[in-house]
Amino acid sequence: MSSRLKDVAALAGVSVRTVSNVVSGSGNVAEATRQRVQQALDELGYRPNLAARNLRAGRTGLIGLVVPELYSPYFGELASLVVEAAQQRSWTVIIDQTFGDAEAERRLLDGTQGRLVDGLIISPWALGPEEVTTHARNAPVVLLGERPPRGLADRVAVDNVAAADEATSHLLETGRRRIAAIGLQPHLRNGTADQRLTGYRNALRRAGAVVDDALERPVRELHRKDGAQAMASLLDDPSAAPDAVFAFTDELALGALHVAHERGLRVPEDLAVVGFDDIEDGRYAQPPLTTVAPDKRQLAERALQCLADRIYSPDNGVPPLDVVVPHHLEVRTSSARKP
Amino acid sequence: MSSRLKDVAALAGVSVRTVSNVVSGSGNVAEATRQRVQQALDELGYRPNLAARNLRAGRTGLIGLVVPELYSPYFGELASLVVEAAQQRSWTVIIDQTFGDAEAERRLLDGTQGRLVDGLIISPWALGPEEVTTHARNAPVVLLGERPPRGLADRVAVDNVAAADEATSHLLETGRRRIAAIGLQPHLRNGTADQRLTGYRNALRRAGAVVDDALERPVRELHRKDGAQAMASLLDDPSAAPDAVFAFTDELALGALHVAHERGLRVPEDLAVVGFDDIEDGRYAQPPLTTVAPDKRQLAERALQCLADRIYSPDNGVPPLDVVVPHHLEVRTSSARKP
DNA sequence: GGAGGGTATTGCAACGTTGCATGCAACGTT
DNA sequence: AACGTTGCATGCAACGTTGCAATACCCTCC
Repeated sequence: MSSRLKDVAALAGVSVRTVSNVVSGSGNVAEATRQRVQQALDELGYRPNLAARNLRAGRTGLIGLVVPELYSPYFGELASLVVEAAQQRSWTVIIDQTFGDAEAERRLLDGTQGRLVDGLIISPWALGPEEVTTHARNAPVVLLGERPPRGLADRVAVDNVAAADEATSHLLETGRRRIAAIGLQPHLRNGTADQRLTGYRNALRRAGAVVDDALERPVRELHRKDGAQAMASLLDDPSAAPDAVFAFTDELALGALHVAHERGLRVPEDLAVVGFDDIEDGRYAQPPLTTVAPDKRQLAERALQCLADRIYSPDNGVPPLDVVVPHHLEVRTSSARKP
Repeated sequence: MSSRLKDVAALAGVSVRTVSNVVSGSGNVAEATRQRVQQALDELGYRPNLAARNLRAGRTGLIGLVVPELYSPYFGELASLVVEAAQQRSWTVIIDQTFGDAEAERRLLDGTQGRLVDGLIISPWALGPEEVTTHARNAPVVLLGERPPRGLADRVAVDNVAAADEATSHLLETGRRRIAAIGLQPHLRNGTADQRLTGYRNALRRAGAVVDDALERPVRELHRKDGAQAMASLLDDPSAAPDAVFAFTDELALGALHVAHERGLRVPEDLAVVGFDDIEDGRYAQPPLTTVAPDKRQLAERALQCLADRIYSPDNGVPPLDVVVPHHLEVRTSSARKP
């Protein structure tokens, strides 16, 4: 069924080595020979066996991308960009989903299943960064969107504190004072929510606005349903009475938007909403959603850059990098100035 | 840096073969030896080299999933399910994006880059099914959502004609007569849009309703922006004047919904909208979107089942299967009965 | 006590590829 | 004419793993 270098060599009447040279384009091969071999290659439909090549080379050309879930728009978009950027480096991406399960994250980092990938990009949820770096045994690891204790692993992310601060400040500037935060995740070791909460509080304090426990709402996951639940609980709580919501992800924001509509609240007149991630749905929401837009393309690109550096010069002693990727506030109708 | 069986064997004072037996759990190993070897394995943090294992076995345990794009919600959800189902079969998934490029689809099917995967699940856009099956040289292929000429390759999909018929009939039942179709793709070889168009026309004809060229709108791609454009052109065309829209994907429907809102049309009062795919966003749209819901989990599961059969019994002469996966119409507010 | 059967362990070879060293022939230079 | 150089082609070995077959050993049974 499948032909080896050996078969091609036999057909072309040359040695295996020569065929290999033709395939790889390396070494010296006479034009006449090259053509003869090429013809044999075409005739047999030769395709290199990558397992063999990888074994020989000690590299697989595969990198792993570990995300909590692929079906959510943010990670879908991100994965798409990583795959695209990896292609340009002739890498192939293996995508794993952990569904936020600590054991799954540990297993993938451990490489318990075996050494298959040359490097790993992971967006951890359940594991704290210390644990992530302890478990990364086999291959270089880049953390995506997580802040590890300095000096443990490369990391690529936006400045969550600053971004959350901007989003909240923007709401303050539009005249809102009781700004709720949706998206706290006290049960996760992942620190992203904490950072966004910090930025949110910073902005409120600086402006002398209300910092109120009743306005800060936890969620289990980051989907629309969680945002919807949080929004409902917020509206049901008389002590909350928000005039704006900063949701820590766009999906949460869209869930919140949904409930606001259901309850007959007008957005942005009665309630302003800002999200985070700039997923495509937000652009087409009713009304279009204001959001913090990380430069996702750069996020993917820089993560791969870090990985490439570690893979191609493993022991050059460069200390772990902390790459901050730019973001901007994408202002749309959902946070229009109060009339 | 990384330890081989050889290293473990040396440390434990046994042969390489015995270590291999311990790792794989096969063969006879005395309990005492097993423990000694296990200790050495742990101490050295042994991880099997999968390239070597794959070379030996002639299989890689990898399957390819080829989709046009990963960032669109439908394919994101689908990819998520495929990855999940593959894990249960101890397969790892490699995801490739073609962005609808014929050359990219051809290259991946050809395996020009080398034989890496044991099988391929492809959702073709640019290539017609004949070409798909001609180019599948290396590994078994399953077509996802495409109808190949009978007898060329396994295929897993919903019954697009029947589903489109149901969606259209539903709109007719709610009292609409001028039902537009958004999503024709005359420039693609992929036949999905054609099938949905057929179902749409069938339903109209059977009900004696209007079949009008002006109501059938092509799109370039299947994103919100394309749906928005098509909707705008529909509303700008006085000869169209639709009272309902059947969009061939939910994303198109969401784009159309967006434009309807912009133009001050009330949905569902002035215009009913039905989509196709049942992506999560549709559930949270304003108003929630009626849609044809394919059983995506089964789509993924059955595709893997086909692949498994071909991989594990390659030459058993079973003719290509045509697996039809169930769907249902998920009725939500966007197509509520006309008041 | 020797034959027979089972258990535990091992060595050899091969999967398909490429790095390295080497061989051979033809060429140009002194 | 002898020499070094270059271009082309080849053979050997190794990457780390596992299938197969062989070996060594111990125990049991007649």
